Amino acid sequence: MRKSEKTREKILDVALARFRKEGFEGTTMRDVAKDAGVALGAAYYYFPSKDALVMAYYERIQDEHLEKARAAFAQVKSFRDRLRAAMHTKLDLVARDRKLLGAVFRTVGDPENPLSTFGPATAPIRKASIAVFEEAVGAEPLPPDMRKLAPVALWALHLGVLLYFIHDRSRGQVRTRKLVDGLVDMVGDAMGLLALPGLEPVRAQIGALLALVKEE
Amino acid sequence: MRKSEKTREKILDVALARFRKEGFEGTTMRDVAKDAGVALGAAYYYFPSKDALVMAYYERIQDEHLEKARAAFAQVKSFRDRLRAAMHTKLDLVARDRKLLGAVFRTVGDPENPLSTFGPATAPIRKASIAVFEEAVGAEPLPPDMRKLAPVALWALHLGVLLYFIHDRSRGQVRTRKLVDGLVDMVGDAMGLLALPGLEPVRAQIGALLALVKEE
DNA sequence: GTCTATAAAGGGATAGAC
DNA sequence: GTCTATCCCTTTATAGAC
Repeated sequence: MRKSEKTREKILDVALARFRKEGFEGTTMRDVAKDAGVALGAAYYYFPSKDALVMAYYERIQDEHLEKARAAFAQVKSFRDRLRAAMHTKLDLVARDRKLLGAVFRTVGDPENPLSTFGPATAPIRKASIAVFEEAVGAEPLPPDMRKLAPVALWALHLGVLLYFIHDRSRGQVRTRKLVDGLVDMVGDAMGLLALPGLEPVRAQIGALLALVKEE
Repeated sequence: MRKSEKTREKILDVALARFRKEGFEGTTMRDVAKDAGVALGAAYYYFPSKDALVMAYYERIQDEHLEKARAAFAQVKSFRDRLRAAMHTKLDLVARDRKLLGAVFRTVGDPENPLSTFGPATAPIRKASIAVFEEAVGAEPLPPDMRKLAPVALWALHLGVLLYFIHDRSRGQVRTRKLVDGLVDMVGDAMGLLALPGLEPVRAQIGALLALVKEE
């Protein structure tokens, strides 16, 4: 590992520690620089903005998620179980990061921001994030168009879960865990229902909708 | 109208004009004060923070939405048409405010922030916002528990639509309009399907889920 | 109660020296 | 790559005018 890489890691590590303890707003770049033992300018050399630190966090989480989810997928057989595992492993990963995670959503509504959650600059992270749900869908028998769209829909659902999670004040965020289990069953039921004969028009309708969302 | 109220309105008006043109980040409180012809302190006298200006905007929009939606509801008969009207009147209202609207979402992930979109301080606005969908549901025949929960679910859906709208770069945001029409049909279809006999367990499942979300 | 004028604390971001 | 100095902004505060 090159020295510059080490410095970068150090800055990110102390930043995340601060974010977890004091929250995003409660942490200053000056704090981060001081904790890392570098000058303010050095911190900005590695991370062009405070938001960039949050994105680096989310990138890191994403890599770990794909790994953990794959391990969990290997233990189960059904789509329902894989979806459940995908959601729960993610929650396990961010369990102690609720304050931090909130910062990821600060840019959802700002397309101008280069680091917007839905913007072009974050496309790679988003792609990796969606990949987990692609693997969860796996070889599930689905109409061909749904096969490409279902992962995006499930990823969007997972964003909603994270938002709920951030606001969930129940002990250990058990409510979010319950929500996940309920949602997984609902998705399973819905897929079963939609597979019923005679529902081609409804399926087509949903396919068109998802395609519209995905185009973007 | 008292003079103080006039000053407040003036400040809000010029602030919104700036936000629309330069975006939230691109506008400074100094700009706002100068445009309004008041001292910086006066701007803070009426609006304790820059965020407060955004919330005042959303409050204003909400009042207008209830009004416009009601007028539209009077023209139609079915639930589908009312839901469609609720969504489209909202989009009409914010049509030129995409930059501004994004700022409303800046706080979705921050429960600490007093002006968080889901926080206690914004409960009145949220309530008014949900009320529109209560009226859209109206006297629609529904299981009693669904009657209370459907409006919240539809309101959440509407937030998703707004998010899509903010990022929609199509001319006149026609894609969002299409999305709304598709969603309305999907919701209608789903409600029809769920009314089918033999689906009590599914209905109970969904009811439990929505209740979980609403508790919060 | 409504506002002006001014200052200053504190923080994000940047320029330019080394 | 790293640092210092600096800019500009939000927000708070204060003293006083009307």
